[in-house]
Amino acid sequence: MRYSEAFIPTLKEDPAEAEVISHKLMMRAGCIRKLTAGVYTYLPYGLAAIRRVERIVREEMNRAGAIELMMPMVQPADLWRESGRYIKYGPELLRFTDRHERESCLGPTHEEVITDLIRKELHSYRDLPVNLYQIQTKFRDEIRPRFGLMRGREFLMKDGYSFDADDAGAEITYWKMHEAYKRIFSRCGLRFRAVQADSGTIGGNFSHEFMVLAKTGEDTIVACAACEYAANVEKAAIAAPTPAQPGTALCETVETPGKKKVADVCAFLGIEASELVKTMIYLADGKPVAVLVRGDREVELVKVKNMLKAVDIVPATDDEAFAATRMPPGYLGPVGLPIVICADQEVMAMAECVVGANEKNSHLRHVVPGRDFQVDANRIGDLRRVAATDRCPRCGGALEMTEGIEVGHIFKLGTGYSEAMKANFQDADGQERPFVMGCYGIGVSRVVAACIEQNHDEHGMVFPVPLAPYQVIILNLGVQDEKITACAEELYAELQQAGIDVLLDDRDERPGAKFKDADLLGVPFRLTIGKTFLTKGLVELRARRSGESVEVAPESLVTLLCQRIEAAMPE
RNA sequence: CGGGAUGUAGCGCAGUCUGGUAGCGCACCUGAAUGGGGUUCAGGGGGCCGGAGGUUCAAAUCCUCUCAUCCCGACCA
Repeated sequence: MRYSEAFIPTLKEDPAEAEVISHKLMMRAGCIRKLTAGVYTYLPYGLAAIRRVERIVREEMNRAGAIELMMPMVQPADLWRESGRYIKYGPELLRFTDRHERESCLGPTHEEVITDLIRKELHSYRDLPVNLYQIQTKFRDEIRPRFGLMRGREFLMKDGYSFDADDAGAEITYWKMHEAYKRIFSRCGLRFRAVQADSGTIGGNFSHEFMVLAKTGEDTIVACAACEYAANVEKAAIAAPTPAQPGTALCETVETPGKKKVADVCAFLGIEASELVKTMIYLADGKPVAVLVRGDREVELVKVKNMLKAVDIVPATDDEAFAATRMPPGYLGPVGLPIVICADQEVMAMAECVVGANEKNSHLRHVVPGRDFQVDANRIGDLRRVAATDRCPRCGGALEMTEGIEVGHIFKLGTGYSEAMKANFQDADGQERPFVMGCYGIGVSRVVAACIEQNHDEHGMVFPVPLAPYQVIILNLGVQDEKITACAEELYAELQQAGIDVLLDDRDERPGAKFKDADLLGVPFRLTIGKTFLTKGLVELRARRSGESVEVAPESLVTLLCQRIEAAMPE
C-alpha cells in the first residue's frame, strides 16, 4: 500500500474521550472512530489488524476440526423464551419489535440459534460430534461501555458451539478447544494465561478464560507460583479452613456507640478485623439475604450468586436492608436475624467472633458460630474473595495476583440448552438424548485492543509481527530525488513480490512527520531511504520494538527481512 | 441505575465566575523557502459556542429543561 493512497488519519494529540492507552493509540493511529457510545467504525488500519486475528482464529479452529458458518444477528424473541433467557439475559439484550409487531432481539451470543439449527438438522449419534463457529458482529447493550474496543456494545466475536453425544465426548471437544485457544493466542504473539473461570450467565459447569496479561485489565486473576493453577478471582477456590475449638465464653452485649465500620469497631474493642464477622445484605433476585464473612475479608458476589443459584444479585441499599431486616444498618449481626443467612466457611470455623447486635450502638462478643446462631449446611461455603495471602488450593504454593484482559472464554455447557429447547438425537440404543454442548468465544476486536495494551511505548503502538497490518514500512525521505525514489519503489515491488505486506510512505512530508507516523503505527520493521543511500548506497533497517538499526545494501534486504519476519513469528 | 465532570472550528483547548456580539495551538487552503525526528515565514478559509425554552436593550456567559460524551461506583452495612 502506498501511504499517499491509504486512508490512515493519524492524530497528533490524544482525543479527550480516550482514557486507556489502547483506546488513545487506536484513535491516534487511525484504527477506529467512534460513532456512538461503545460503537466504532473500524478504519482500514484497524480492520487490517482485526483481519490478522481472524485469519489465525480461522486456521486454528479449522485445524481443530471446527467448521465455519454464519448465523443471523436478528433473532426472534420466541427462541430466547424457549431457552428461558429472554428474561434471564436482562437489559443487555437489545430488544425491538418489527413492523409486524414481532418481538426480536439483536444477538449477543448464539446458543439459541445454533441449538435450533442443530435440533432441526441432526438426529443421529452418527452425525456427532459437530463443532461449528462463526466470526460475526455481536451487540450487547452494556451498562457502561468503556475503553474503546475493550468493552464496546458492538464488537467482533468468534463464537463456536459443539455438540457431542455424551459427556466424555464433550470433554474431549472441550480440551481440543482449550488447545486451539492456546495456539491462537500464542500465534498472535500475546502473553496470556488460561485460567479457571466462573461460567456466568451462559451457565454450565466447566470453564476457562484466556487472559491477556496487561495492567489495564478489568479482571484480576490469581496464579500459583509453584504449579499450573490459575483462576479468575471470581472463581478462585479457597481451601476449607481447619475448624477451631469452639469458644466456651458466653455471648454478651457490648456498647459500641457510633461504631459502624469494621475498622472503628475493631479499634474501639481492641480486636483485629479477623476476629469480627460482618453481615452484608444483598438482594438475590429481589429477595434479601445476609452474607457473613470475616471482617478482614471481601464477599465474592459471584460465589454467593452461584451458591444461591440466583440470576442477579446486588448489594442492598440501607433502606432496602432496613426494610428486609427491621434492624439498624451498621449493627447487623446473624444472631436473631429474620432473613436467609449464608456464611463463608471460614466464619463457621472461628472459635468465636464479634458481630453486630441488631440493636443500635451495640455489638455482641464471644459469639460462637453454630452455637449462638445457625446457618443451613447448604448455605455454608466458600464465599469470600481470594487474597494475596491465601495459598494455592491445589498445591499449597504461594499465589500471585495479576490484572488480565479476557480475550477468550470456553464453557462446557452440558445439556442445559438442549433440554430447554428439546434438542435431541437418537443414540445407538435407540434412546432420545439431549446433545451435550460446549461453547467457545473469542473477542476478536478486543484481542487487538489487548494486544496494544500489552505492546506499546511512549511513541506509539508496537505491533507483534503476526498481528501487524504491515510488517514493513518504507520511508522515502527524498520524494523529490530520483535515485532515492527509484530505490524505494524497487524495494516496495520486491518486498510485495516476496509476499510481505508493506507500506510505502511516498507522501511529500518532512522526515520528522514520517518517523513519527511510522512509530505511531507500530510497524515492526522500518526501512529508511535517504541521505545514507546517496552517500553510501545503504538503507537503514530498524526494528520498532528494540530500536536496533543496521545499514544494509538494498539487494540483500528482501532475504534479510524475510528471515527477520520469519524469526518473529511465534510457533 | 447512583455520583462526578465535560460539551466552543476537524483535533486539543481558553473565554463562562464578573452578560457587550468568539479566540489560541495543531490540522486545512495559497505562495515561497526547507528536506534524517511532527520545519519556517507570509497570506487565507472555516464556528446556530450540543439542543430547546426563559431572563435581558444585549446571552457562549445567568436560569430551567433536555440530549450527548467521559470517569467513578454499583462488595466493607
